Amino acid sequence: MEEQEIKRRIIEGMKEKGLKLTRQRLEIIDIIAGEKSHPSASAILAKARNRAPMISLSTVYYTLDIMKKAGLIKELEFNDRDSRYEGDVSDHLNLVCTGCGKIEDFRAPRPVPSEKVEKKTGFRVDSARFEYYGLCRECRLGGG
Amino acid sequence: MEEQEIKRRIIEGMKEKGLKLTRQRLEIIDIIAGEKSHPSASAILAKARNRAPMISLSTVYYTLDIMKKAGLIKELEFNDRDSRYEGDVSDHLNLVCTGCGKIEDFRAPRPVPSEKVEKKTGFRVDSARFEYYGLCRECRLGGG
DNA sequence: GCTATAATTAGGAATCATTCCGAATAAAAC
DNA sequence: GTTTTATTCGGAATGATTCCTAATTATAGC
Ligand SMILES: [Mn+2]
Ligand SMILES: [Mn+2]
Ligand SMILES: [Zn+2]
Ligand SMILES: [Zn+2]
Repeated sequence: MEEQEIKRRIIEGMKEKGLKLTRQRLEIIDIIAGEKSHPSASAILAKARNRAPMISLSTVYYTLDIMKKAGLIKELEFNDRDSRYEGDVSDHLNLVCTGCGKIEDFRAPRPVPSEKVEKKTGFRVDSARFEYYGLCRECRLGGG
Repeated sequence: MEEQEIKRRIIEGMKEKGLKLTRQRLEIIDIIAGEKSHPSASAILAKARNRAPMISLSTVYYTLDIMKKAGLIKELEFNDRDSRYEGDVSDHLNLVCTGCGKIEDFRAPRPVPSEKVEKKTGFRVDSARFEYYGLCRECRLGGG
């Protein structure tokens, strides 16, 4: 998924749900769509404050929350760090480096079709999360 | 993975790492191995207090932490609830019900072999997490 | 463009799972 | 049994996230 596509999709989704497109929200959408780094709420706040002079952490959290509930972005939570957010809601593998915290994307299909799961268990799938944990190239070579 | 096998594996692992097997730890291991519910720290505390009269939440967290670091159990974190723990460290899909919080297991392989990921990206995988979110049979029929 | 109104924002307080601390205890080795 | 050192406990501290309320502003309708 590419930057402009993500941005358009989120904005369209907001309009469809009747959510207002404020200065702050457009800023956040821009950052989420442009960043490949899977930024945290406070990273988004910091980036946003470089451009728009003022925006609060509450607003960042509130905005991420409604976008998440609308299915327009994904949140990834971790035990030892704060949550990270991404605009690519398609199924893919996130490679999470336990050394430096970097998150890379890796294209991959679901391990089992949702239909098969539902048929066997009655569980109806509506979203998925796939992660591999380990060390990225830099951390491995650098000596993390 | 079956209860007795999980229990033995954790106890052996503790011994190998030179970790003491205390009354409290054996209790926690018993609960983790016996429960299919993927219990939280406080659920484990509650269960443990039904049997051993005394054990503290600090101890439960401390014990879960060392077992996790030793690779003997897995922790699953969520945004809206506390972490859940499981003794089955083999790769499998966790079906997380967003209605009632129940977590079921579903046997499935990794979507991509670790070697392929490493070859393409330099990222060395050492553990994985796969989840499908949705509604379990009961929540779907009941009206969640 | 102007107005009305309901959603959004800011920022400070509150929450709550988890971690930290220091003294008391107990498992394991000898 | 004694010694050593990890473990336990309960309470305090932490910190990401949520909650609260008054002020602001995007949008719709005129
Ligand atoms: Mn990603
Ligand atoms: Mn499981
Ligand atoms: Zn790294
Ligand atoms: Zn359910």
